[in-house]
Amino acid sequence: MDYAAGAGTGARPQAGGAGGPGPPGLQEWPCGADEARALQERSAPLVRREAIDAGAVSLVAGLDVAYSADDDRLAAAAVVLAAPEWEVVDSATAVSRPRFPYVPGLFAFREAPALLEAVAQLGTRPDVLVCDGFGLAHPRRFGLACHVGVALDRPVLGVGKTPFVGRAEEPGPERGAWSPLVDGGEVVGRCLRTRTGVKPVYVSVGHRVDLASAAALTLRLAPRFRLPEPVRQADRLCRDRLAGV
DNA sequence: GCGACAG
DNA sequence: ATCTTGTCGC
Repeated sequence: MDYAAGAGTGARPQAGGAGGPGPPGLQEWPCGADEARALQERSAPLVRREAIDAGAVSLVAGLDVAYSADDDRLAAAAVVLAAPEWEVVDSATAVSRPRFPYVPGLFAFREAPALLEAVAQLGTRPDVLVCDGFGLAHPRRFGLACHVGVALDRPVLGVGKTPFVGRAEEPGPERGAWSPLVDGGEVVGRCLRTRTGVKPVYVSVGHRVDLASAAALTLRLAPRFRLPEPVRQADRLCRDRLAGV
């Protein structure tokens, strides 16, 4: 589960595991922004779109990260929910320090290591994982959800709260209404209304799902609130973890 | 060149 | 992301 295609092009493999410079399972780790962007460009072709039956999905993990206000700690959470009521059946957290500065477009290098660490600690194997962020709706078509999906080689989708790249027309006011998110002439995601009369969310493919499946599942995961339930639960858990709760 | 820019 | 409580509306 390399991040990059063509390992052996000169980048030096890093030791994974807790305390290591890179996240578990990564063969390469960028030293700077330019190297990180190059890594994303090389990795983008690894993303696969696969149709899944959103109605048949029974275990979904939500992933999110929270940052400490007073020190440089960061907490990642992975929470697994079960259909049809989406009750929490498993969860794990990982606390660490950011291994990369925040740069729009390079978000994954900050959050993915801790998220993968949390996922690795789960005692459950979710059918699909949902990231708080984007997948293909990214300048280089390799956002956080793609990083996580390719690293795990599991179905992952991203749900963002604000648009990052692309443009979408305002969807109809009803829950379920949507419009394509278009960037550079291609559809990179979907603007989806999960609650009638409430600001829409932005869904995109991370890995091993297709856009229609990702949107259908997102709608099913958000029967009552704007954000999918797994993401809400993960958001709450990582925040509590930092607060010492 | 300038502004915008996931969390 | 985080600094930040209550309040208005459905």
